[in-house]
Amino acid sequence: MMSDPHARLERLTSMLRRRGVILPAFEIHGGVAGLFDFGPMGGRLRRRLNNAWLEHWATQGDIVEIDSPTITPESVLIASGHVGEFNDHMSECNGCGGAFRSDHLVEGFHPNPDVLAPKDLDKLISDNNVNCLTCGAIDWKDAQPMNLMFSTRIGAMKGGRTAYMRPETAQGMFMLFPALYHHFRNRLPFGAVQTGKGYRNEISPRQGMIRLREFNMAELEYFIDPEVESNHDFSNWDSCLFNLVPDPEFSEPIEMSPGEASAGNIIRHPTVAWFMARTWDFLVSVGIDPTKIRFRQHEGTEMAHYASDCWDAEIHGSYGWIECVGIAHRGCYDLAAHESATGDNNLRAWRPYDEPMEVDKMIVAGKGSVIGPAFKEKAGLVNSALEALEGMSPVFPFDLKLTDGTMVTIDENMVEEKRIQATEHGEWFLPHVVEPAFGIDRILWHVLDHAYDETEKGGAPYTVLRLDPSIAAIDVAILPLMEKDGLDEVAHDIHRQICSTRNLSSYYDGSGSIGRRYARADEVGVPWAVTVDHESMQDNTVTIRRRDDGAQVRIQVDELVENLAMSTISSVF
RNA sequence: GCGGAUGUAGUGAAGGGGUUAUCACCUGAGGUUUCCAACCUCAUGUCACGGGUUCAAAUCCCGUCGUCCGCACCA
Repeated sequence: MMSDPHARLERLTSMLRRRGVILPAFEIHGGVAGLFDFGPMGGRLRRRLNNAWLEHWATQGDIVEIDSPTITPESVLIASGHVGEFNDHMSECNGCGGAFRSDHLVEGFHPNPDVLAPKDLDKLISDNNVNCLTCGAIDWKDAQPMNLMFSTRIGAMKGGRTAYMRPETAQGMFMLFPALYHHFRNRLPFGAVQTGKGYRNEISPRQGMIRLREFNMAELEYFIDPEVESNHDFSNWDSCLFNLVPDPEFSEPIEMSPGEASAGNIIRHPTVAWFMARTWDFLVSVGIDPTKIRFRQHEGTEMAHYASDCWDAEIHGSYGWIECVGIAHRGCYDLAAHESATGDNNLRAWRPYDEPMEVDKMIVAGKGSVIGPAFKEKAGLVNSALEALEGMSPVFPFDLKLTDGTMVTIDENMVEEKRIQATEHGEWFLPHVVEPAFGIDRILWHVLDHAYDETEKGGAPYTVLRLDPSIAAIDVAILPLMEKDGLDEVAHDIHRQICSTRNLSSYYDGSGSIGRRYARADEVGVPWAVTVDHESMQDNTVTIRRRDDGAQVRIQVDELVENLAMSTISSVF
C-alpha cells in the first residue's frame, strides 16, 4: 500500500493542500484548471527557490538580472516565431468529435505542413482521404487555429494594438540586448537572467503542477561570440557522472562527466555543456536527488526551429521523467529575427580584428549632379544600389535593379569610379545565444516530491518533508514546552527576534503536546525546532532539535539566532 | 477538445427523496500531562455551482465548472 506510487502522490497532494503549500486557485468559484495558489507555507518556499536560482547565476559574475513586461506586443511574438509556432491548426472529425493537429494529419503529403494555411490544410486532407485516427471516418471540419497564447489588447478603447501575455520571458532579454551590451562595456560573453510569469492557454492542463496555464519561469540568455572558442573549466564535475540520453541517431544513453561529453562532442557546444553542469549543481543544491536527473538531447525532428543543439534536464518523480529545464543553443536566431522584423541593426556586437585591416578597393559611386536630375525621387535608391555593386567593374551602359524592383539604366557619365582606402579595425556580428530555461513550478514540485519521506515512528506512519534548509519556507519553529509559567512569553520573544532578523522566518506553536508539534513541523519541512523550557527562564538557553534525526542540543539564544542567520546552525551539533 | 468515471467539513471516507447528514483524523477552547502525533470534556466547519422535477432534493434529471483515467494536445 505505502509503496503504490499513485497513492503516495495522492497523500502528498493532500498534505500540500491541507497544510497550505499548494492549492487549486479560485476554488470557491469552482476553480480553474491549470491555475494554482502557493499558500501560507508555499509562497515563501517558491520565492526562496527563485532567489536560490538568481543567486546561483549571480555568482558567475558576468550575468545580470533584468525584468520586462509580461504583456508583449504582437509584432515581437511574430518576429520571434511564437505567433506562427503557437498558432497550430486543429481539424475535428465529424464522426467521433476527435481533434487532431492538422499538420500532423497531412504529414507525408507535404514536405513542411506546418507552414500551410488552413485552406491548404483542408485541401490536402480531403485530396488524400485522410482517415480519422480514432474512428477511421473521412469527414473533417475546417481546420481551426488553436492559439496557445492569451491574447489581449493594449489600449482600453476600440482600436489599440494586439498583444499577448508572454509565453516565455526570453524575448524581454533580446529586446534589452543593446542595454546589456552597453552595460558590459561592449564585451562578450555576458548573460542576463529574468524570472517571472509565463502564460500558455493549454488545451487540457493535467498532472497538477506539471502543466500550468500560468507558471513561473526562470530564463537565462548567455550571449557569446561564435568565433571565439569557449573555454570552460569542467574539473569541478570530473567525478560527476551525468545521465546523458543523446539523440539516438548518434549515441546510446551513457553516463559521463560533462567535460568528457563536451570533449567527445556528444554535447556539441562547450557552453551548452557548461550550463548543463551548472544546472545540475543548482538542482542538487535545492534538494533534487542527483540520481533522478538526466539530460536528454532533442532529436533533429523535435528540436525547435531555431535551435542547433538542445538538451533537456529531466527529473524523475511521481509523473515519471519530466522536462524541467531546457538548455538550447539558439544560434543567432532571435537577434536576427528581431533585426529583420524591425530594420534595427543594434542587436550586434563588435569584433575587433587582431590586426587592423587595410581596405583598398574601387567602387562605383553615383554623381549626385547627374543622378539627381535623372532619377528624381529614386535617386537615393539608385545610389544605394550602386554601393551594393562594391568590387564589380561594370561595362557601361548597364541595367541596375533597385530594391523596389524597378530597373534603371546607368550610363558612364552618371558615375565615377572611386578608390576607397580605409583601415577597418573590426566587424559587427550577431552574437549567438545559449539559453537555459527553467520551469520553476516543475522544479519546485520535484523538490517537494523528492523531499517527501514517508517513514515510521513507533510503528505508526510518519512523514517528514526533508527540504533543504536554504529553501524551506520556515527556518525554525518556536515551541514552549507548555504555555504557562511565562514559557510562552519567552517563546514569543524569541519568535519575534528571529522574524525580525534578515532572511529568517519562524513560527510559534503552543498547541498540543510537544511531540505533536514536532510532527507538525516535520510534515511541512521546518528544519529546526526550538523548545523553551524552565531552564530557559534561568539561563537564556533553549534546546534546538534537528528535523532529520531528532537530535537535540542546548544552546544560548543569541548563539542560536546568530547561527541561524549565518546558516551555520548545523555546526552546533 | 472527445469518451468514461467522479465531486459530501481542512484531509480521508460512509450514507442517501423526508424535516437535526455520519465517522475518523485534523483544527480550536478548557482540563490533565511536560521533550517526540497520550488522554478527558466541549466546540468550529460540509452535501461544487446553476437550473429543473417534487408537497419535500445533498439524494433523481439537465447544464456549467472542477478532478481522475483513456484518446488527442503539449515550452
